[in-house]
Amino acid sequence: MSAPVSKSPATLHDVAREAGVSLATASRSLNGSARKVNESYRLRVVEAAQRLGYTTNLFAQAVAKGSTTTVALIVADIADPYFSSIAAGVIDAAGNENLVVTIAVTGRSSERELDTVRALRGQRPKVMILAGSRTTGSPYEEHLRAELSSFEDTGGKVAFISQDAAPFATVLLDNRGGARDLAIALAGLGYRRVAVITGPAEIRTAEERLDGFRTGLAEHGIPLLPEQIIHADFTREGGYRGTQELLASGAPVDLIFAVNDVMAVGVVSALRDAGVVPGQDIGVAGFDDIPTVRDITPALSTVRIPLEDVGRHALRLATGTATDAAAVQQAVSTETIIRGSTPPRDATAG
Amino acid sequence: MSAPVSKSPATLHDVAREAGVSLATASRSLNGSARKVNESYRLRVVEAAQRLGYTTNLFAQAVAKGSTTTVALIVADIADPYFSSIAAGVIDAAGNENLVVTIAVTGRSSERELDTVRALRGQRPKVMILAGSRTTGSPYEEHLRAELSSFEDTGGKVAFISQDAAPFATVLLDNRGGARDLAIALAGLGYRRVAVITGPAEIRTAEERLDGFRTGLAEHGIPLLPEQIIHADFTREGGYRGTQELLASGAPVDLIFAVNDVMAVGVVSALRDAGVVPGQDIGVAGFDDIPTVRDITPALSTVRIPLEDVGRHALRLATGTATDAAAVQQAVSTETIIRGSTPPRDATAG
DNA sequence: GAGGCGTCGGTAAGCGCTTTCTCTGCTAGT
DNA sequence: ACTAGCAGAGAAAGCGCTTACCGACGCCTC
Repeated sequence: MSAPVSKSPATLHDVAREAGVSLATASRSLNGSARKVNESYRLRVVEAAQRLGYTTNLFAQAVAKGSTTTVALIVADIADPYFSSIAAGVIDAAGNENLVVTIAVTGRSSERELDTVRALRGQRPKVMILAGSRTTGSPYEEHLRAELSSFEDTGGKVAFISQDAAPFATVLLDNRGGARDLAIALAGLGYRRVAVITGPAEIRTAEERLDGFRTGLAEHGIPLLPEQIIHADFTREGGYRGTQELLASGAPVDLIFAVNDVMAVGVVSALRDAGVVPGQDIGVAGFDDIPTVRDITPALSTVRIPLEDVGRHALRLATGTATDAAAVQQAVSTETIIRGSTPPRDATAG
Repeated sequence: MSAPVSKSPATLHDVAREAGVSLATASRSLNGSARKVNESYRLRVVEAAQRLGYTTNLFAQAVAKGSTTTVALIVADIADPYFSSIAAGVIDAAGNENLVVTIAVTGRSSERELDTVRALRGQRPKVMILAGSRTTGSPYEEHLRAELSSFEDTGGKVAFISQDAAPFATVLLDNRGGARDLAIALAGLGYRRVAVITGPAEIRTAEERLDGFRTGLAEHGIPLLPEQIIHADFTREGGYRGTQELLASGAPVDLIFAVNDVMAVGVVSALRDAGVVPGQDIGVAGFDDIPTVRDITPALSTVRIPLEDVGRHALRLATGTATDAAAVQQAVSTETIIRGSTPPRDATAG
């Protein structure tokens, strides 16, 4: 109860002195060790620690042990529900293994991603989890891999989320398959004149989803022409503006697929602002199943990714606590969710 | 370019040897120091470091310096947009000061909050930011304060977000004033039969908002009777169930105020599921202005809190980089936002 | 009953850094 | 020309912790 009003935290040394034992004994009693300590000693130490309000200095411990309990998570934008859900999963799983999670944000810039990785290496984390989509053709991508390889060479573990990033462990999202299934389901509902609002061409997640969607449509003989594809930012604003662009083009459309939910939310908003009733006039579908989309009107059809699980998987994969310990990849399956934004369409349309 | 394939990261020692200088010189050249180093030496060191892929071991540095560059942020649920927006602000501001943010989650349990604080002390963070609402009457609250006081006694800084938590620095949210203004605005729109769905009674944020709302109504002579107040979880589900309960009671209502947006989203959903048209039949308002609420239908009236700014303020307050350096409190102002969920009501109602 | 062995405290040598202090080699002042 | 003074490199003592290693002690075995 009495606050020890020293000017710096109690050290193990203080505890040892207070308990009248050696430093080694104190260390062994407080911070798990293979060696046994006489119960009466242990008790004395624990009580002394209690009394002094001692908490192990994790940094010093890390230095001495040469290994840390830190997990570094790198996301594009923590306020984006996609990433915050993943983060929740990572943090949850980390808690189970007594790991501390530090989060860094890249703002979707490959350059900052690289800088971030470099900076985070200074923390000597046990694991680094990269949650953002991979990009193609970025000059930084190669440096990033080099940096990460060197990180693994020096004892770290890396896990990616989304695209296969061999030789690194990856939680694979079935972007292609999910989008394909969605396309098939939507075609089955009668949609024929389809437009896609996708992200920047170098974002692989966007490309894969677009590609899968195209494949699914093709199975129903529905073409997807270049002019029906609009590239925009991977954000709500991107979806909004892409939709404006689409509407302005005057192309006849009965369905807009946005490659992620955040964009789809922008689509719905843009449609409504343009006096088009989403769902009724034009169907809208997204991808990810972020929590928001069941609450907007109409509720969005989408492809469900169990985001929190993805985060958990990523951590387990990296720490080797995955069910299949040797696995270096783990695919999570997706599920098509049809909601009000894509009601059945009269098949005679188009 | 050539990856150093040692089994553990290069140390400063390695760099010094490679550059042919002493450890001290290497340290001084790489990690800022008051002392000057001959430019030619500095260059040699920097190049050697480059060649070896050296990055400072931040932990070791922290141990040696006796101070860290870590900020610990404690939130109830990182997947909740309220907290993830705040987190984004904290991370942003931290980046500017070269601080690393680690995030821990309490799941709204006071007990876990206390445990978390204890555990995080092991990281000897420079700053701890507690973002969750304070509670009243929790036996843990007192222990928490003791723990935090002792943390400050040993050189740490603490910042709270929401309620005044003297003697700790606090970013004050004007819950009462914001709710009052909202009530006045809504009364002005003609709402008269009001129900409130609030959180558990011990959550101070919920109580303050309820109280402020009541005050605002009173100014228009509108009463708020106990049976018009429903307590529920501070989550979307809580809002949903609270609304069901309200509807089941058969009380005549033209407006539901949920004390936060997440709950309000649940309210809207519950209304719709019950065949009531939100906005048209019953107005709905929330509090926080999380990004989601402008995208749901109808867009929610709410009280805007600049959440990212709140995060930034909290960090600056704690690090002493706030505009007013000596400040220990910073109030952020709120703004009433009226959207489609509360259209003007015929004043003859009720 | 002596040697072997297993326990378990304590001593001290690190871990990778920073920082004080020492010491050398200058420049500059008289 | 000689010393005071200063700059700046390097040696070494930490920071708070872990963990070989050492040695005292008690127990078992033959």
